[in-house]
Amino acid sequence: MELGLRLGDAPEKRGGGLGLMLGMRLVVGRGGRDEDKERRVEEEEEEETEEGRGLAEAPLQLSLLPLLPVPLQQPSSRQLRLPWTTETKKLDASMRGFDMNHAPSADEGASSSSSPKSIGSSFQMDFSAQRDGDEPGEGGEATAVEIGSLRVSDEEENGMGRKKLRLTKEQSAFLEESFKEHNTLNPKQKLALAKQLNLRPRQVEVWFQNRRARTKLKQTEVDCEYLRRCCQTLTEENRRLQKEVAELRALKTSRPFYMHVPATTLSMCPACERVASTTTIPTAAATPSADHRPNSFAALFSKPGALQSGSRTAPSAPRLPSPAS
DNA sequence: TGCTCACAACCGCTTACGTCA
DNA sequence: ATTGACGTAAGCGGTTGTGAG
Repeated sequence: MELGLRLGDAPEKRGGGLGLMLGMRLVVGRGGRDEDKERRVEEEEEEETEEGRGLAEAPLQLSLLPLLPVPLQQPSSRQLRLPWTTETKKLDASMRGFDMNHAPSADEGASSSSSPKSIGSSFQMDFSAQRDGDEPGEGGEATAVEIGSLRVSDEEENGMGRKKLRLTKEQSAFLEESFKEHNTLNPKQKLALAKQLNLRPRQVEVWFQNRRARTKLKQTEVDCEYLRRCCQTLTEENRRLQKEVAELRALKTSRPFYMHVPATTLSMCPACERVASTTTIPTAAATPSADHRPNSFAALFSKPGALQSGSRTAPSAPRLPSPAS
């Protein structure tokens, strides 16, 4: 049995005003490893917030690049910014339903649609969960909160059930932008993001983990496709070479004339470093041999744009032995 | 200096749930 | 209305790196 404090999940207004809206709930359970971590982080977060409103009012100064612009599609789009950047941005706010952590309220319309004075804090408002009767001291009866299309009871929230909480498109887009900047987060970034999006740090962490997994999966698919095509091309190449070998063998058995070619007429092919005859050889031997094509394997793997896709800068091309060896 | 332990961060696999055709 | 496929948030166990004793 373990007691722990959780912040952020059932937000309450702290410090008043627009600023930080952190929730607090009591967790009674076995407290898994990750939850331990989360709790520690969140306790740390609480310390930070207690001591002078750390992150919310003094955005982290981390050396991250400015954000790429995202097309604005809805007039109601909210202005978002990464906690560690100064550049604001607007993201699509169309979205199915609403913020899962955000029950629409009268204030919200005002804060999100107008009032340019509070760009930084309006985001906090927008992603703040405003849940009915969820504040401490409001009775404590099992209330339910509207989470997008999903309705989750307090009981479920406290770990009694496993309700899936889908992130809103706004949250996902914001996380996505963050991921573009850095695909891993340090604790401060995690906290800042969590605060910004009004998510638990653990949720941010999980999102990044899953996102990395998705990236990796996609890259694996790309690599697979790349290797498949390489295999295909090599198979064809091999078939051609086998055919040439067969033809040359046939030629050799029928007319082993080149055995009598004077040594002075032989020269080294610079491409494959094999001895080649300068004598005009009729039929098959006269055709440009694959051996004398300038490094066909290298050409294969250096084909411009060959299977180069995805987010990776360069595909992990297999190192093949040189054809000369 | 090497060893052990605790801890944090991450990953891979999996489950559970929401969405959509 | 039902169902199966798919996407994804989250849980869990294992691995690895690091610092303290």
